[in-house]
Amino acid sequence: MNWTDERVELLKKLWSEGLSASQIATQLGGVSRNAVIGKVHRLKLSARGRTSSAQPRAKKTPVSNGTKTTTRPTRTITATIGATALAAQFDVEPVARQMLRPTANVVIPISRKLALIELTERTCKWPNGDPLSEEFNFCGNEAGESGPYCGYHSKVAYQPVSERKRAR
DNA sequence: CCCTGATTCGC
DNA sequence: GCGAATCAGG
Repeated sequence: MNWTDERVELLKKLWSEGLSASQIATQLGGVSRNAVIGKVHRLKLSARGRTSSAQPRAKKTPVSNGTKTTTRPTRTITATIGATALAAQFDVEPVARQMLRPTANVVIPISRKLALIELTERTCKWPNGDPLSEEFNFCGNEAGESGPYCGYHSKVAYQPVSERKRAR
C-alpha cells in the first residue's frame, strides 16, 4: 500500500477527529499503526488540537435511562464520532429488533470494523453487514469480560425491553 | 496485558 | 519517504 493523496486526506481527517493511530490503520487497511504514526509525523500533524494524551480506555457503557422513550422499532442505528461524522451502521437482528427499545440519547461506540483475523479474545465480535460481502467486518471494540460483545452490543443483542425497565 | 504516541534508523 | 522495532507511558 502506498500513500495516495486520497489515503493521506483520509488520514488527516481521521487524525484530526481524534481517532487513534491503530483505529486509523484499520480504517485505511493495509498499513500498521506504526506506519500511520510515522506518516503523521512526516506530515507534521502531531499536534492534534486537544486530544494529546487522553486515552480512550473502557468508555462507560451508554445505557441511558429509558424514561420517556417512544416505542419506536428501529432497524439500523447510526453511530457518529467526531465533527465530520464517521458513521457506522449496525443492522439489528430481527429478533433483537423487537426487544430493542430505542432510548433518547444512546451513545454508540464507533465500530473499529475489524476483519475476522483481527479479532482477539477481547474484541467485540458483533458482525457488521453482509457476511458474503467484501465489506463484512466486526465491531472490534473492547468486549466485556463475560461475553463476545462490547458493552453496547451485548445489550442491544440480548436485553429485552422488560428487563431493561426493571434494571433501572 | 491491554493500549497510546514518539523516536530511531536500516532500507 | 517508509515503517518495524523499540521506547516510554496510561
